[in-house]
Amino acid sequence: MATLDHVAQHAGVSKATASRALSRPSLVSPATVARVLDSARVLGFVPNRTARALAGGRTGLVAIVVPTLENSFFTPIIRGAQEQAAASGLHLTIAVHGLDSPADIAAFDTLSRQVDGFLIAAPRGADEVVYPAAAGIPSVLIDREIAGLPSVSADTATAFGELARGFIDRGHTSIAFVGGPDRSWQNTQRIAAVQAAAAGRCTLTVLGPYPATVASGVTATAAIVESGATAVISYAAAISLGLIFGLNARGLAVPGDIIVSADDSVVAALNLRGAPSIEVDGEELGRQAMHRLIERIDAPPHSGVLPDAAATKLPVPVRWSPID
Amino acid sequence: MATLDHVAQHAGVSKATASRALSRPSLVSPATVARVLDSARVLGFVPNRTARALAGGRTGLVAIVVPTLENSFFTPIIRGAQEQAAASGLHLTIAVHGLDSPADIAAFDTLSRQVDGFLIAAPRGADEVVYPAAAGIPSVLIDREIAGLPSVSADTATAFGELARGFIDRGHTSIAFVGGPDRSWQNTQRIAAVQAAAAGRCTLTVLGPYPATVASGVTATAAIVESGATAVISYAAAISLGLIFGLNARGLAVPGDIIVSADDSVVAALNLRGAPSIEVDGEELGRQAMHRLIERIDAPPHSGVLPDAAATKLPVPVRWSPID
DNA sequence: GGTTGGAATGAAACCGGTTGCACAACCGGT
DNA sequence: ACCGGTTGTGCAACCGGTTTCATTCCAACC
Repeated sequence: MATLDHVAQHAGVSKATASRALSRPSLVSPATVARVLDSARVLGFVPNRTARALAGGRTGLVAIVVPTLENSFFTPIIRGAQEQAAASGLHLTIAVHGLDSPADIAAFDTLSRQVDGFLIAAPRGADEVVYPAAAGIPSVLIDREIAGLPSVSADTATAFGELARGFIDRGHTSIAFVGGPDRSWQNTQRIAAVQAAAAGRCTLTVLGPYPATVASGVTATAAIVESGATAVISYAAAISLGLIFGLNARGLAVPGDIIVSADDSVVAALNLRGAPSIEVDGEELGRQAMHRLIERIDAPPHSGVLPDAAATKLPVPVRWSPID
Repeated sequence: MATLDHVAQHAGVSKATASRALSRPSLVSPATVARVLDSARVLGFVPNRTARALAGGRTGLVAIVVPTLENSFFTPIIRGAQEQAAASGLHLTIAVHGLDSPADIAAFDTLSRQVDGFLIAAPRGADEVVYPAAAGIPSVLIDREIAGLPSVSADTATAFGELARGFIDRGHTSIAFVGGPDRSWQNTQRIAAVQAAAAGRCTLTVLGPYPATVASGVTATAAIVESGATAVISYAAAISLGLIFGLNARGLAVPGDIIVSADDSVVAALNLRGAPSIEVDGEELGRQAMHRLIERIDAPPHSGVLPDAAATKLPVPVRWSPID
């Protein structure tokens, strides 16, 4: 296995020069750079990341914390983040936990010694827990906002408000909202948005909390029917799926007898003409978050540039016309 | 940040002794070990993994290659593998690709310099591609067998054969199999098993290939109905979901008018009494595979112990009675 | 009582890069 | 011809551990 020493020797320069030629070519004369690069190629040199990490203080590893892999909401985010990380030569490792228990925090702390930064999708962790964790190492929050920390979120709340208003405008007088985990930040935002839209104009039944599974959608069906709602807003793709199945099983046509909003993917998959859909671009979320994280990591410490605790919001389009 | 030097100084021993006390206590007197451990605790010492990796030749990182995160088949596997890796103090990174294109192989090779081993779930890659890759670094195949390489697979083929026989025994004379990706190893096995069970006893319609999505289940519905099959075997949970929805949409009750086999999770979620289900324990798959991998990694090189290219098969139970 | 062998420990090399500092060569300006 | 200032390069220290080898000490053995 070729090392930097071999390359340097082959190129007839010192190890230091070889190193610079490879990692900061501007410091070395063009001719020398060419020679070193050539030797590296000939010898099949691949820099040892571990050594580089030890010397350079960077591990080349970033982590993303997600509460679960089972929820299809997170997988595109991971894909986008990984793609963006790879573009910068970084590896992405995935830690699966909610950052909301002492054990989770311990895992986070341990991992934080071994990565350059974190992407944190922790909808359930309390602010007081997430903040200190994220503040101690370059981090970007995903789909969650905490004052003083950078974040990238999908503006689902606005989309949900729009859905509610749309339903009302179309004559519905009783709508139901199937809510997610109790302490989820996004869930709180969404409920607020839907409530604001409904206030004084229509009956709103808020159901939940339900985990984001097909099974809970099926379970929720009973409560929906009982509520008398004619339009349903659900917070997760899997739940919509379960709802639709459950309603069908009771002989109710969707969206004929009762309208269920769903993710774009579900509407497209089931070919649900007439159901409104929302579309969260998870990949873009992941990419942008990773981009922000890399900026933070690369920023010289105390550079006094921008603290960049901005909360980016990605628009979430709502589609009312059927998909063709 | 406390380093080994600090600990050694605090404990009044040399760095070498401190290192040994922490990583191989049997080489040091019990009294000294206690003193070092105490100092480490007092100083809040956390060993630097990077340095340890550089000196020890191990990165403490293992990777799992999966073709996609969207298919719910892989997520429990990842969870199990990660759990098992964590138990050995290893980190798991996830590489998402099929190991079936030049770019994928390049990614694999690059990553292989930075991890201690691979878990490979590459159903589609050709033997001639996967073999050399896996042979060059400690690896364990998941849900795929190649002669000469260790593997852990779910014995889905047997379960599928059993399903086919069960349907036939129950009087079905025309069954359909909804197949997965064309070149998938498991798919080939499953088709063979189903065909063997059906041979001469019943009409078998093999459909596909279909990607493992709800949408393709819906799409497949037309072909199912056309085939006249009264029982359907589908290879993925998402497809079953789509099938059931699609059949319902056409006014066919499941499992009343037509029986669809599905994963345990789907049957449970939709409360499908009377439909047979199979249950793949993905977590166990991941755990066992990781266990095997760690054994390989820890085995001294050329130890001449067991080459251990065994192909482990995990049983996949088939359930015919409804779930209560 | 002198020799032998094992246990406990320390000094220093080593893993493979990065980087601060010193130095030489070369630049245009006066 | 002399000088301050780049530019290009090499030496050696350094990152934080692990491991080889030598050394010391002491109990056991002939």
